[in-house]
Amino acid sequence: MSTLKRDKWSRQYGDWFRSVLIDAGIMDYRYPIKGCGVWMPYGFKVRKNVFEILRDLLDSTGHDETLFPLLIPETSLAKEAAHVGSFEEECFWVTRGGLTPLKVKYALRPTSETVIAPMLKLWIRSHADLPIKLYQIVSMFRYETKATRPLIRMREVASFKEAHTSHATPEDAEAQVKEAVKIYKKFFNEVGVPYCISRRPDWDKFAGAVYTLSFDMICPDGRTLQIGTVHNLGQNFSKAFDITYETEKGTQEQIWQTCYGISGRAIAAVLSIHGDDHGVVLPPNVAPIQVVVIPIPYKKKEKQINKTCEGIVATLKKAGLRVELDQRTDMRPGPKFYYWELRGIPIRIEVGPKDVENKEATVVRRDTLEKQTCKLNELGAAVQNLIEKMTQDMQQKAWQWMKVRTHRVDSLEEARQLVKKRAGIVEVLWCNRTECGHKLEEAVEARVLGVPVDIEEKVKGKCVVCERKAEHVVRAAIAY
RNA sequence: GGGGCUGUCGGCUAGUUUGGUCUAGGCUACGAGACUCGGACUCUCGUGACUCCGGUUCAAAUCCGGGCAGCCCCA
Repeated sequence: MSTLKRDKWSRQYGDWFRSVLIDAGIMDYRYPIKGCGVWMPYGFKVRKNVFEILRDLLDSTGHDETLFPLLIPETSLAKEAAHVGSFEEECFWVTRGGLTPLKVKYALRPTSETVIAPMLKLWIRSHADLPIKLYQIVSMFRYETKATRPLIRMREVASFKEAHTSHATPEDAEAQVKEAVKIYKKFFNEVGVPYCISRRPDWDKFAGAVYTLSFDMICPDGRTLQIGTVHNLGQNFSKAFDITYETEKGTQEQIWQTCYGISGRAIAAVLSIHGDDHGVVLPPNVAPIQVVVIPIPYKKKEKQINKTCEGIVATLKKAGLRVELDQRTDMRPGPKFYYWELRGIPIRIEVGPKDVENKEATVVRRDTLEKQTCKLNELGAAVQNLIEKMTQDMQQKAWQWMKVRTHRVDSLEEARQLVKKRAGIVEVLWCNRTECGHKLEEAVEARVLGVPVDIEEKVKGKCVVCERKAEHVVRAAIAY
């Protein structure tokens, strides 16, 4: 039996990720423009399944899916000062129509607050129109100057789910932030991705937000990856765009807004966190194929073997599973095993002459590569059980991974050593002053992720930088 | 933002230092066939590449400049 190895996976994560993406047919990053990649058929199916989970969660919580334009006139983008300040340098600009220079140039959306705002101004009249909870799944564009990398830092972020909500009161907006966090937690739980949630420091919040909450996970190489963000926008955009509504008392007030987004990075997270040296391991709920049946042909017994395989496929399909029968004759069983393992198919069923004789099948789970035999008449139930067990085990294993790489320490030196070893996230006590935040980043040679919002604890002690009374725990790590 | 490295069949690479029998070799993949089939079988035949533009030279995969693309390190 093969042993489960995570050697390359952890030690050469970058190489592992790049090659797995293309070898497993997920994304081809060789498109001749920097930072652009192609979702290949198999990858697209994974993407579809992942986003379908998110879509269901949003649809069932009163969000409506929409589609807004890709182009933003510079005049819109420029309305919110902090926003334009942050984004104008990293926009792609459309400056010509044909050969005619445009009087007002257009940005390809780097995010859609300023696309949606002018429409909200038209749509919102009274308190009865609120709340409005919209979302869309689109591409967004950023002229990244740093090193781009597939799925993780793209110039065309070819999968971006962004939600935008409008509310009558700050309390409602605040409640919406909580709902968004709850939705995202559910989402990441469903795909087995562990996370921590932090309130980003002010110097690193979304341009135009009052504050930003962020989901981060730890990659196989110990760096963190931001996989989701939730922003409370307050009235920053409604003031800039003058989006008002009539209150019950008849006065005009500006609306309160939130926005929150999850991108293709979430898929990078799913692929990365469960993987091993054989390739990716997909949680059963997002796997395009959940069970692959592989006949082990043997001379003169092909007929029986194939018949058994077909029976198994029929049974499992009836049970609602996504099943594939791999009857290719130009490939031997061994290579087929590697082929499907690379692609992360959760369960493989082998049927050989011995199995047929014993009215059994050999069942192998992808996450541990453990083999077991199972009576044919019990196969349906066994596979269902195994899928449930795998889902749980994968989630648990991933969370365990995250947990042992989150370190609470008392000194800058310890933190620095851990970060240097790429040991994951460090947590230290902090006085909450920006000055100390920057000093922390410098001393530890890491980025401040922010203050935990997913754990409650009373902080007792001193800031690791200035030794004043600490107000918060703060997280830091090397981030992608 | 700064620095370094790299670009040869679909993938991995030999060849580049010292320009010339390179008509660019191998492995893998792919296509046709045979034989097999419980973890990458074996054999036969075939397809397939010097990143682009310019320069130096009798002669460029090889040297020089630039573009594009990729990777790594530092901020």
